[in-house]
Amino acid sequence: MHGMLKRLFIGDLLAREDLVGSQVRVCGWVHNIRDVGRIKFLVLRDRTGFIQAVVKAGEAPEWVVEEASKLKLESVVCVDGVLARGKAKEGVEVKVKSIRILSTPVEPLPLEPDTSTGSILATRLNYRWLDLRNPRVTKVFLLESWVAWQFREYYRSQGFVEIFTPKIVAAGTESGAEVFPVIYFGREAFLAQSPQFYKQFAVIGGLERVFEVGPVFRAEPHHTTRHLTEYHSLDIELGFIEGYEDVMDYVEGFFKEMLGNLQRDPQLKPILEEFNVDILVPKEVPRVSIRDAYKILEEEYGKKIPYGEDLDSEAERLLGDYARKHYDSDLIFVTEYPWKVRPFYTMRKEDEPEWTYGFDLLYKGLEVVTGGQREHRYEVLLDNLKDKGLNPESFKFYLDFFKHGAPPHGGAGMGLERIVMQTLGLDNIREARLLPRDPERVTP
RNA sequence: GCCGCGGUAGUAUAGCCUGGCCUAGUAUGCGGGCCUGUCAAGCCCGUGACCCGGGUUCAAAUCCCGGCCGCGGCGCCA
Repeated sequence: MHGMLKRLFIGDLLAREDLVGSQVRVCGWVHNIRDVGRIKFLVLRDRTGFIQAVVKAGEAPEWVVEEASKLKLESVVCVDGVLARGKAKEGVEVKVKSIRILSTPVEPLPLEPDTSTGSILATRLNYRWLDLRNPRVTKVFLLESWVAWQFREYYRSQGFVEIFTPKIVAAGTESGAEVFPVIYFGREAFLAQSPQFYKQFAVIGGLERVFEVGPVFRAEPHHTTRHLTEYHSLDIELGFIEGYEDVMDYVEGFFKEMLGNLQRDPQLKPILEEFNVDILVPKEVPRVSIRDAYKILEEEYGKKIPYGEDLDSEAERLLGDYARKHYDSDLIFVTEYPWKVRPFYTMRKEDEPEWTYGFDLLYKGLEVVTGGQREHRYEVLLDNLKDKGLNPESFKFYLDFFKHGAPPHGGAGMGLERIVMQTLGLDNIREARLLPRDPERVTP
């Protein structure tokens, strides 16, 4: 091998007209082999694209021809050669002068990356390292990475500070969702079902505006296409708010920024094209109180939700449809959820204590964000706990945060995988997670 | 947690309802062969499967029961 040559991503190579005629090095997986006798066409693939490499008997060295004949699908190789214009799809191809096989499959492929998405999801997940090589699947995770990056960028630009809170916690916390117990040096502890208490802690502690990107764990045995037992939560919390509208403004700000960039950025175009989606950036995200939502559902769709009850998933889908029709928006806030369906730390409406300053954001009819203003007054918090039938003793560590000066604050939690799923129109959230965990699956 | 649907070569499927013609078909992969410009390469040969256990029957991939596994809906949630 020529030690001086530097490996370039295929995508970068294809963008470089000036490299035609010069020596290049391409490394990647053997995506396809078309052996036409004395010419072998190798389609090499890396994260960024495909390129055809040509091994022609008589032109390439004898040993290269021999090595090339040992290649299998998904062998890992580096080839050196001259980048030349050719009849290949990409317009250029590599005339191979030297080849190095770095790895060869030791058994037949259980899944071919090219066609993996035609297999059932369970099989794909069992062999996720092969499935992930399917460019369509790769694109899901390129987008997921990008969304998380956008989240960080946006909130940093708004004066938020990134925090890192414990995932091993003492109390089962907040909303009554089931938690996973862990044995912590002989004591019982739990995997965090949300960073809720600790992001409030950080605001009260004086960081004022914080965000976190981290895993959360739910021991709920859901069998649906939109639940995982482990997922990534994008959390924000901010102090000195006038009302929960401030929180919604920041959530709305992020979605508009993110969707706007997604629509504009030419680098992301291949992802949108692959999944055939158009991005709709709303001028304004509608905000309807849940009591108005009851009316809308009944009057426009004949769907009856008992007054004061939570929305079911059908209701959420219908509201998504409503937002699209009447507001030209894929997003819609539902506000003022009933106190009975919200966790104890939610602030109740001053004038109507059976309703709260809590909201959800629906994205294409699926709940992707939950947020609201939190109760920051110690005594009220105590009353609210009792009202929920909870024992203040078990929340002492949390209540103590509020004893020494806590500003009015609020925040929100967003499901990263759900955002990606809804953006690309995936039909199962497991597709939006590299290695999903559900009630039946803990491997690979 | 409750309720439905399903399990055939490595992968994806046909066959199952209406049991026998199934020595289980097809595509792709895999192994071998031919081919000097392929690009879903092509052609020839080969390889390989009825989830497990029990039952009904002259006869079970096919019907029945149990188990295991998978998928989905609901509740709930991000």
